[in-house]
Amino acid sequence: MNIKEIAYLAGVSVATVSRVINNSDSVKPATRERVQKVMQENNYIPSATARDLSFQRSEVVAVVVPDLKNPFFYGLIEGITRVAEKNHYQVLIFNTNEDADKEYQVLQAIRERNVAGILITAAGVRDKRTGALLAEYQQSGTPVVLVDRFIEGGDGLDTVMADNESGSYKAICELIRQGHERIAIIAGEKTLSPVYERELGYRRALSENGIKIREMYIAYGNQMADKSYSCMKKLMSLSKPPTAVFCGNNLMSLGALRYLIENGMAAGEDVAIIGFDDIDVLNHVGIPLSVVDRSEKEMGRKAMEILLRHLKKTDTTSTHISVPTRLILRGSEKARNVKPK
Amino acid sequence: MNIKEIAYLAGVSVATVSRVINNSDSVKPATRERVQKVMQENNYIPSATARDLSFQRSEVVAVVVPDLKNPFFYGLIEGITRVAEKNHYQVLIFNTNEDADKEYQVLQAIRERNVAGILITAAGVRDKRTGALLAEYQQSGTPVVLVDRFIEGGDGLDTVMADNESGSYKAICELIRQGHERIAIIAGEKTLSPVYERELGYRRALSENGIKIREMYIAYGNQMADKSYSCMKKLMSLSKPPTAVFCGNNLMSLGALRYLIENGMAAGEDVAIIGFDDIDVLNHVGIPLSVVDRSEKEMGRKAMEILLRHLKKTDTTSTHISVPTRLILRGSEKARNVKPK
DNA sequence: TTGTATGCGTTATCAC
DNA sequence: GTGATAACGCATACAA
Repeated sequence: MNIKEIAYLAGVSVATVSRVINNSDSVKPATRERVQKVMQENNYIPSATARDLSFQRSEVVAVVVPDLKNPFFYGLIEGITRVAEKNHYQVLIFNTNEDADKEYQVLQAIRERNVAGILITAAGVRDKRTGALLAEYQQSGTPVVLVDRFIEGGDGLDTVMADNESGSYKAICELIRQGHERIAIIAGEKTLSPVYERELGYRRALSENGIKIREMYIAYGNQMADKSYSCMKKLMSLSKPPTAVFCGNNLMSLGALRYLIENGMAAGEDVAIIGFDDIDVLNHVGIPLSVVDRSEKEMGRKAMEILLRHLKKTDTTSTHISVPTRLILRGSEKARNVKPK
Repeated sequence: MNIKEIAYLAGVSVATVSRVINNSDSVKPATRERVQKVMQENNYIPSATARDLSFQRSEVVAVVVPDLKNPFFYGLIEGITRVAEKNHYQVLIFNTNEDADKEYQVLQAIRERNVAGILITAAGVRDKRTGALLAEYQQSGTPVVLVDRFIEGGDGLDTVMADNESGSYKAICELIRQGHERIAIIAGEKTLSPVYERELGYRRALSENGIKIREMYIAYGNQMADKSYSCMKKLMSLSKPPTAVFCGNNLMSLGALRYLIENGMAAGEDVAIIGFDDIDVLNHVGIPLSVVDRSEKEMGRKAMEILLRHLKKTDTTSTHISVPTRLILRGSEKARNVKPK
């Protein structure tokens, strides 16, 4: 059942049917109703494929994330999806597993399909190809929004980021207030902007409070729990181990917690821990992890809204949104042997 | 840049270019290379939209799930995605939030786009419209695979389910072995097949072991943590509260655990708990929850594989796969005041 | 082995 | 207001 048959049955031309479908232009109410009735009766579904081909643009947005296992990205996707479906957009999801090569392939594959826009938390933040490709998309009229991570060569692109530096800063200041001086950070992959910014906040907080920054207290992992576990191990094996550890993201907090537990220690007792991004499950089971929280759903919503703004009117100005963070204290910022000032 | 321009530049016809793209038929190696070179040089990307329109089928599969927040479903999606991308399929994801109406709308919307197939964990398992629509898809050549849940009117459809009854049975038998007799179950929404099957396993285990089934020990929730929390509260407020509780899914386990913790009780100490579906986070933080585990990734992989089989050769026979479960004991199946037989 | 011509289901530009 | 008809970019039956 296609537009032609409907036209025939309704005794009008395809052009008129098309007008009815897109309730555009002026169609005499009588004919409009007649056409609609025929469409109803025949359970007619217009072909999005044909529409896309003719229109040269689809109502599908591509979402590219580096790690579907990380709940942060699920929250993000939920925010995106919520706004997308309200505006009749569908969401094509791609997982790159933090692999820049795979990401490049994905971005190539997306090209074939005529997506309306791209929302991406990039893996290959320093991959020239990725940056070039995204810029190309943007220039050819397919808007790109960078979410959570900046990318080299992505200067003209819109961004939705968290206020990482300040979030991290707040966390470290709290640790200092709790009396900690030997404060470590388990950061992630250095090249990622959130990682870098969180480290900046860490450094600023220490500096402003007159605490010497010791490089041995800065450990670099890779956004995953396992590597964070190793980092924690290394930190706690120092001759003067830290009394407080700030973890770069949710999964990394878990890795650190795991090390503590396996070694008979407790967060908030033996060592202070503050994480970045909340871990919902822990709240159900009474593990009081203090965290820097940000609203990933909000980030997703904002990102999709920016995209829509570009799609509706060709708004060429690029917008940069920073989503605030807030420190949630639940007790793990303390340690038994450290007294608040 | 389209196929026509490439044809012109390579000095051949569009048909030849098309043949090269789909490396089909016989094309003289020389011309093939020439065409490929031109495509390379011009950075040509074929239009999937046009291909889909001509071919009357796309390489996109729709995945419909009821709750993206539930880690089970993202495990499932990961399994699906993994197989999909290996076969050059892309994945369109829809979240229905357990809302049958929304699900129906989603399924309607999918119709417009020419998806190759549908993988669905249905929300409206008793909604005639849903069943009818899915059957219609199947008949019109768009294969449908039911994952995790049966659906009314979906008899001819392929299925990938877990062995719920047996998983549940094993869990309850273990509780009985641990000496429990007052064993409760927090089930979910009654109409869902996994819920029903898990209850069946529960009943069978009790019966076979000569333990009387008491309806007051059977609580019905709704797959979510909050409702499970209420169920737990009700159960523990009975004059003879259960000494062991079997929870219907991962989120429901969390709700139950939360009740215990808020009331100063511990799983495996004051009350025995066994959950259905593992909760990875708990393993990081040393909370030993015993669970019936199943591989959601495996379920996703199988589901996508079945779909592919249908797409490759029009294999009309419907297949039904049952993924095994296994009981993982970590200690929470015990209770201080209950001694193993 | 290669080319021509038609169809896929819409939208859009003209006319009328 | 409405109707032909040419795109849109590709696949393919049929010719050559």
